[in-house]
Amino acid sequence: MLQALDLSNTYVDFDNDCPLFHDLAQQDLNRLAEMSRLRVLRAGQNLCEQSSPSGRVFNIVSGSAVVERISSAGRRQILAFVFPGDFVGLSNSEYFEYGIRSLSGVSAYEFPRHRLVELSEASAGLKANIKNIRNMVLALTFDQIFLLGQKRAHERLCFFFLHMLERLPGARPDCIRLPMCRQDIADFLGLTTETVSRSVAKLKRDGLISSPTPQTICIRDMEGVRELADIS
Amino acid sequence: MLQALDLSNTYVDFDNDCPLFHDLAQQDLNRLAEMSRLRVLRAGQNLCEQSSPSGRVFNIVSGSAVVERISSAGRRQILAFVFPGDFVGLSNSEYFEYGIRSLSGVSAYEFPRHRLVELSEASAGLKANIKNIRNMVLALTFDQIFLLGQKRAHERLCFFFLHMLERLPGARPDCIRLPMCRQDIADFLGLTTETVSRSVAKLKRDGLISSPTPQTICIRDMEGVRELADIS
DNA sequence: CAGGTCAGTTGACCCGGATCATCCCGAGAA
DNA sequence: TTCTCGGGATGATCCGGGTCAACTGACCTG
Repeated sequence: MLQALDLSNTYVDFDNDCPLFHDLAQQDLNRLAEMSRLRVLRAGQNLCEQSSPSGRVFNIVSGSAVVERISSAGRRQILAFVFPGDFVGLSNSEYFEYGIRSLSGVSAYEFPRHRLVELSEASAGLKANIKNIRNMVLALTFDQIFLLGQKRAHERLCFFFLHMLERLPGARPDCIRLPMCRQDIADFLGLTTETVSRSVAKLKRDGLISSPTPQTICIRDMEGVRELADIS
Repeated sequence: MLQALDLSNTYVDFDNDCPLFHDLAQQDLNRLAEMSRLRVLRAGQNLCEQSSPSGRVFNIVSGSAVVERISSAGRRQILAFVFPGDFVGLSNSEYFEYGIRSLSGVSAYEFPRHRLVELSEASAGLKANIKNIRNMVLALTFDQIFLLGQKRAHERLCFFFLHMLERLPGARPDCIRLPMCRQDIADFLGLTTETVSRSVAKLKRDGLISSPTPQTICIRDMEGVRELADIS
C-alpha cells in the first residue's frame, strides 16, 4: 500500500474492479493518477466536512466511512456507508451537503472535481463510469427512502444485511463482518441502538440469522431474510 | 394548450422557466420539439408503469403527478411530487424503478431517452441543464432521507409545506393550494392519513398555519414553521 | 490486580403514531 | 329534496419503538 503514496511512480494501484476505473485505457488511468492525491486518515477523521466548500471527489482505497448529515438540532442521519472501490462526492453544489467520516483507518484518492469532469469530457469510458455511479447512487437512495418510509425495524435490519452483503467487499452470506457500530447502523436505519439490538436478537431467536459476535452476522435463512427485506 | 399538439408547427411552448429548457438556443429547442411527443392524461392514469421497460423521459407541461414505488407487499412510498416544468425519468436502468401517476389531468412531453442523451452531447446548454436537474434531484432525495429517518410527524408536515412552497408553481406563503389528497401526503411523509390530519390540526391550534379548506394551507408563522422543519 | 471506559444488551416504562370505528360534509345523481 | 359516495376529521385503543436505567463483558491503564 505504501508505494501508492509515491505519485511520481507511473504505476498506481487503480483497481479495475472499482466502478470509477473499470475498463479504462491506461492513458486515462495515468491522467487520473496525475491529478489525484492520496489521503490517509485515522478512525473518526473527516475526509470532508458538511457545509464546507466542495469541489473535490473521492475514491476509497481501503477502510470504510460514512456519509452523514447532521442537522442544526444535532440529529444525525447516515446517508450511506462507503467501502473500498466506492466513489463519493459527486453532487456538485457549491458546498458539501454531507460530511464523510472514517470508521476505521481510511485511505482514499482525492480528485479536483473540475479536472475530473474535464477529463470525463475527453474519455468516453470515464464518462460512462461516472454515469453508472450516478445511477447506482440514485437507485440506492430510492431504496433507502422506501425503507425509511415503509418498513418495520426488523425488516430494516434484514434489508441492511442484504445491502451489506452486496456492498461490503469480502462479505459472504455465512459471514458478514460489520465495520460499523450499533449507533451507526441505527442512524442509517432511522432507529435507536436499543432497537437495533432487540431486532437482531429477534432475528436470532427466529432462526433467520446467527451472530457469534456483535460484529459478525451469519444469514441462516436467506429466503426468510429476503422475504422480510421485501426487495422490490 | 391544444396547438401544442401540432408538432409540425415550428413554435412549441417550451417554457424558458423550466429547468430542462432554460437558456437553450432556438436550434436546440427545435430539435427537442422534433423528438418529443405530447401525452395527455386524465387523473389517475400512468405516464409510465413501475418495472416497465424505461427508455423514455418526461417533462411535465400542466397538471401534477406523483413518482411512486409500490412493493410486492403492497406498501406505497411516494418518492416525489412533480409539477409543470419538472423533468422526470432520468435514472437509466433498464426498467423504471417507479411509476409516474397523474393526480389531475396532466400533459407532458415524452422524449426517447437515447435521443435526448445524444442531443445533450452536442448541446452544452442542454447538458448543463440535465446536470443541474440531476443534482437537484439528488439534493431532494437527501432531504427526504433525513426527513424520514429523523423527523416527527408535525415536523415532517412543516417541511412538506415549505417544500411545496418552493416547488409548487403559484404557491405563496399565505396561500398554498395542495393538488394532492391526504393519502398522498401520508405516503410521501411515511405517515398515515389520520396522523396527517391530526398534525395539521395541531399546527393550526398552535397558530403556525391556518387552513380554510383541507386543500389550502396558509403559513401564519414562517419563523416557527422553518424552525420545526429544521432546514439544514 | 482493581478500577475506568465504552460498546452492546436487556428490562421497565412511556408515548407517538398506527389502527379501527364513527362521524362530518360537500358534490353529484335521481 | 333526499340518497349516496368519497375525502377528511376525530375519538378510543393498541402497540412498536423510543427513553431511561441497569447490567455485562472486552479492553484498557495504573
